[in-house]
Amino acid sequence: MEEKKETLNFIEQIITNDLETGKHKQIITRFPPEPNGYLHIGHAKSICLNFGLKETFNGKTNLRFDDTNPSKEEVEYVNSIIDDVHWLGFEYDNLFYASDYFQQIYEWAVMLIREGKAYVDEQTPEQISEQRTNPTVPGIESPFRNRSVEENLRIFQEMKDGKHDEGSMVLRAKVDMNSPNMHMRDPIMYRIIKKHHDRTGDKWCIYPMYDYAHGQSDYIEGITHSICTLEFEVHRPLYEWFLDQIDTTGKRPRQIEFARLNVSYTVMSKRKLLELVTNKYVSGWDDPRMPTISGLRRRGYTPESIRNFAERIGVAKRENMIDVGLLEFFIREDLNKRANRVMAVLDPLKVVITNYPDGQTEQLDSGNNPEDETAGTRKVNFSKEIFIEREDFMEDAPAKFFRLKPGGEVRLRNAYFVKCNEVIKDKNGNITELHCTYDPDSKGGQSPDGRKVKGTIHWVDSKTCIDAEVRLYDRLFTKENPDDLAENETYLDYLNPDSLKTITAKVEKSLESVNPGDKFQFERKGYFCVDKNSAPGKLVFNRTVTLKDSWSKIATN
RNA sequence: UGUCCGAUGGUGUAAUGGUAGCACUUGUGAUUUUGGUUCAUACAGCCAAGGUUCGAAUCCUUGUCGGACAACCA
Repeated sequence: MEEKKETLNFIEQIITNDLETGKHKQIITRFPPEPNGYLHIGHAKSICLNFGLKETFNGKTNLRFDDTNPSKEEVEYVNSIIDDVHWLGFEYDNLFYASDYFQQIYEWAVMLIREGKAYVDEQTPEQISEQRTNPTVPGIESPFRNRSVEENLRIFQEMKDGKHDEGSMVLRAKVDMNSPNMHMRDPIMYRIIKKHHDRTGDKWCIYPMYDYAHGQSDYIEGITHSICTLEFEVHRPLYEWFLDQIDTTGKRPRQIEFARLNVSYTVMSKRKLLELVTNKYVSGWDDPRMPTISGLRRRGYTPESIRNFAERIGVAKRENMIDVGLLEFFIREDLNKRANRVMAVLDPLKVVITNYPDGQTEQLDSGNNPEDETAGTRKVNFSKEIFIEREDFMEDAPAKFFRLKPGGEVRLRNAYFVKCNEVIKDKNGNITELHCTYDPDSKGGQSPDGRKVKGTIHWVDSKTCIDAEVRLYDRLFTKENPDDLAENETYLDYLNPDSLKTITAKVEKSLESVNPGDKFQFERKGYFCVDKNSAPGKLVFNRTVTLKDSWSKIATN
């Protein structure tokens, strides 16, 4: 099960060492989302890391919701997060909530008060902030810092009993107001929040802060390696300080930080993603343009492609910006192997095959996937009138244009050679249809006389094809890094107005009974996925990604 | 001008004192009933300066550049 990789990332090296020296017999990691939004591709990196460690080292991984702030968190998010983790293909060993530990965490807080290491501060947030000053000068001690243990105990009890208002007081740890690390300047441990909590109901009206609750939760669960992103690096001394207060076993978690994922042409902060959703810039958290896991899923991404992506980008401590093209590479790689090919014309141009018998329809054999023989074949209807892609015909074509042109011959995929004889236009000069002749001997796409035809184009039979709504997605932002802004700018200034184009395409009849989530390659156009709102008679396809297109490079030169 | 962290081709990521490799991207060519796939091939990198060493991407020093930190968010 343990596949040997040639190289280990720095976290794997730490773990390998911990196992070899006997510091740990088995590792336990955790993925600790706050249920205040949907998971995105950056979380997928973290999930793949934490659960990947479990698989590599035969350890365990808990899913733990960091539900310490009922004013921001919702059950909908809990459910979506569980779904996303499963969809990615991971199984957690335990499902926990930080709220499971509220009683224990509270008792430890009381213990700290008794030891003179915590106190109730009745100042305003502004006063507390001012006294912390800034990192270059020492802080100022709160006037409440040295009140008696008895008084602290009494008032903290009153806070717990709901006798004080939100914002009127907090419990602070007595650490070091002179520390150059701002997080050590008597951090807040508890604040009053009089909100219903989804799991503990109205039992509590004081809630622990992240810095206090997180490490203690890790400790309770026996987490060996607590992996988080770089911005928590400055918190580590405080994480250790809180652990110092309760650690009697000597076995404590070690916090390790890595660089979060950034992907070009998108944003990754939950705050911004929430804003996109609530202000309706997108249709929801699972809008296929969103970098959320549910958005990528609806877009047509597979769990394997995302896991391969996460594996390839690696884990390190330096800031990074991954080209969205790398993500696209992995979904193309995956879908190339598994998506069946079908024909769909996105921008139809009518073609009449003048020498084909009126009223005749024949069924031609078409391979489903040249990369996978077991995918088999299907029958595709062909008749006198078909549609081809408008861009596959050019009246004044350059020499390198291999597709259809006046007097030129082209192969219809899986069908016949056709030659264009006549271009029909309306009074405005727009091409409305083409008249072609076909070579009956070229059935299947090869001529017995051995003559070569360079171009092959896709088509659909006009009589039996069906209309389908097709949503062409593009990147959500026009700027590589929408967070890199000049003054007076907002990331919303760089929303791509063309990130979604909805068209009606003509698709082959075999697609009439597809199901949501089914994935296809529309030959020569890209990979498409059946949307969750698709229904028989009203098909909806989402474009996952285009095929690589070396012609467009030639054409634009 | 506080503390902490980081710096390897265009983008990511390896090397753990001993030949700077891999993937993506890009260029060229071959194959091809998808201008797809596949195959071959090429371009391109150690932030800078000192020091230690037979030997430095790696260790040390200094500098430069980038990032994080001053919510009763996580």
